[in-house]
Amino acid sequence: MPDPDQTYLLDRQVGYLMRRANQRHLALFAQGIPELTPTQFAALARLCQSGQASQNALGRATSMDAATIKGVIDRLRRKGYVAATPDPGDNRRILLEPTPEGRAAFDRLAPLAHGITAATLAPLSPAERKAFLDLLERLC
Amino acid sequence: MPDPDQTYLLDRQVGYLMRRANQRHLALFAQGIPELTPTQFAALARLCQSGQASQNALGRATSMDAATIKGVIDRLRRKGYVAATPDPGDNRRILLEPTPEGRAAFDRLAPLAHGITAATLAPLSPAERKAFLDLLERLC
DNA sequence: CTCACACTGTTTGTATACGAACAAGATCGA
DNA sequence: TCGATCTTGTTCGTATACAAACAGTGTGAG
Repeated sequence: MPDPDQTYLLDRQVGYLMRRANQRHLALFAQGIPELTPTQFAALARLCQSGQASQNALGRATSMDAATIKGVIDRLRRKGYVAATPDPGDNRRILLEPTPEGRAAFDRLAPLAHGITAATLAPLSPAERKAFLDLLERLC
Repeated sequence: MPDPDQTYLLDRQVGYLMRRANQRHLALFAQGIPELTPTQFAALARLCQSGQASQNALGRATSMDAATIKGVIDRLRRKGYVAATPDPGDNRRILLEPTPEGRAAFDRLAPLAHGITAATLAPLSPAERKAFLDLLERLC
């Protein structure tokens, strides 16, 4: 009889559980906000709340590497939510700013995003939700 | 002064935190087990523990849709860890089985995978780790 | 027995995600 | 001022992930 502590239990591994919990969250998000992905919404939210940022700086502020943030911003620009202008003080940089449509979209969607977070955490009691977020925050 | 409960706080949204915690986990996994991705390892683990499965069934058992599991299995076959034979009882199906190399790799890597789970949860106390996994499990 | 339906694996298109390499621009020490 | 070094944005390659469409196969109700 093998030691149960040594048996590999896929269903109790953090990585596997996080992947599945995230799948559920992504489905809820896509259902609640079909026009933007969670990643795009995160970038838009940060930009609306910080006002202005270079592309790579926004990437760092939202945990996306340079290659990833590029695609995300390309799509937000194509949707007309983000405007880009060259930085007069640094010719390498692109200054990003939300357009009025981008700000309006964020204001309209933020309550929905709150609802999606609530729906994701719905299986937990209010106290458990706070405990879970606190623990999760420490794993970043 | 805006109601702080209505303000959108990106850093307290489950989706954003799960994405970041998962990034940290993926980095730990890639460092500890460079030869396989977490997804590939999950598929191999399930196959080693179930013995045999069709491609789509294995996908369902590991929460991957048909398109995703195909690529994962293609790569595991290319590495020589999984063998595929046509199912004699159903001409649509492909029967998958771990190769001896696949079993050996799983036996060798399972302890490392355990260590990666431990490293991911390292910021938490033992009691917090169990609490976190229990809560996370309920969000799938 | 048939035929509608379900299921299998495949392909295409889109969207993260990251490593690696690159050119152009900025910066700072010697 | 010059040059090593860093930063910025870009591109390429690889790997999940999922929706949608597809052809081939199996199955069960009538």
